[in-house]
Amino acid sequence: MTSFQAPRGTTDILPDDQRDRLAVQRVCANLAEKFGYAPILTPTFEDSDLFLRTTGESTDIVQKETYTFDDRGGHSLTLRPEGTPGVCRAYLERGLHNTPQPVRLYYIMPMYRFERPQAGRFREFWQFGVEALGDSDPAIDAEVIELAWRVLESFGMTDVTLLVNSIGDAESRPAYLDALRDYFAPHADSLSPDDQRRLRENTLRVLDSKDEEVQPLLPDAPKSIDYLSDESKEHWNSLLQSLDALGIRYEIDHTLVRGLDYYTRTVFEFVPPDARRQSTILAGGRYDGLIEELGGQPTPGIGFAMGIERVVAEAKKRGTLTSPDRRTTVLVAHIGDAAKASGLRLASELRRAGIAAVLGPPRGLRSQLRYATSIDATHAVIIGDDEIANDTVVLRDLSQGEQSEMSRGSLLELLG
RNA sequence: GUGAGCGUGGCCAAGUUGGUUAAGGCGCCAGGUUGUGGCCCUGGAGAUCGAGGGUUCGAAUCCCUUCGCUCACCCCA
Repeated sequence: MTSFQAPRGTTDILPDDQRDRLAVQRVCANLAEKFGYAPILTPTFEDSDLFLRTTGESTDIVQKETYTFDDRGGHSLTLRPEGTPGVCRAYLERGLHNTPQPVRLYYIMPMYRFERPQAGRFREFWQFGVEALGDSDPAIDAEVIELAWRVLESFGMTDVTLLVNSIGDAESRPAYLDALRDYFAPHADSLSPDDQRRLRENTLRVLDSKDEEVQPLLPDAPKSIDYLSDESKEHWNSLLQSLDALGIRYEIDHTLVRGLDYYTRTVFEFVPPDARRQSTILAGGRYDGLIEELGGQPTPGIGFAMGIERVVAEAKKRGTLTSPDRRTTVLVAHIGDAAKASGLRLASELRRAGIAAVLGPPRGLRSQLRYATSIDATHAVIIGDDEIANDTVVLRDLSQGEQSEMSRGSLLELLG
């Protein structure tokens, strides 16, 4: 056992796993591009205040899950626990708000949360996410949800459930929160300390509670959609119509509120059939006040984030990961010093001709060929004194088990 | 932050009423054709039993602490 281990909640992603992940990422990127989203990458850490102002001081994520530290200059920095704040900060800082609107962006980046590791939950994990900024039309809500759906669909996850809700806008929110507080007030004493705190500080979250004292109260609790402003109501109805038109099935969940402070109007979540609320694989919503909160002009936005690890696990379970066809790979085996030097040059030539080539390890021929098998090489080129003397090489097809001697020129021609 | 289970070579893993050199399999390296793979055969390297401390003549096997892993809660992607 070595004395160093990867930090808790982190892991090394070994080749087989990384190939699966890259396959998933490719699908995400391709679909995002197809929907007109452009790639963006933001810093791994940001000014700590960015997350306080956006994600929200009262959220669990900011309250107890951030990696926050002072750098050597005394500035408080935080490893991003989610992608949206950084993307919105970049949108403002880099002048994307002065480019044609809406701006459609997508990212694939690691996130950091100091949580107790568990199935599908890590301290460092990757998210694929999209943000559509500068458009409040419900059609773009539908577009974002459709993109999410297409991604999951392409991994065969058509049995996931889409939950949607509208939690209203800045105008309608206060009245709704009052209604919620009034509704729960008579029961406040019987609620858990956690829920009592939620009721005071983050009222919406009470709807999210799994506490058995709260559960029976939820069905009759005031519904946010009954308190929507006319504008938000119209937005909500229009979104549902669009989803219907796109043939995307959904369930309206009046208790869906999401864990981040910045959400307004549309919120949605995709959950697997078995675990339901337990293991969300993709979730998002609209955040029309976020850009303004960061000092920009009032700018609507909507997006989602998807857990790469969770999707990889699901896709693996279903066997829906597509592995690219195996490319021609050549192992250049050599016998003797002269042949080794010659092989070194040949491997280089092959690569420049676009063929993957690996020089055999400094061992006997038998061992080099065994190695060729172990790295899934499709061919072996064998060079020894005879070949050098004749200025030829032996090309062995490892799947057929046949080989023949030829000039280097015809080798390149044959493989290229 | 709470609860439960677990931690033996790279991987899987036997071994627990404490007692000589800690099984086996996979993988790895070598040899079996002084230049030939995938199967097979033979041999070899590799762990002091997560770490630290304690009990004991003696511990992988008992006790304490600690780190980590897994699962659940909380929360989230």
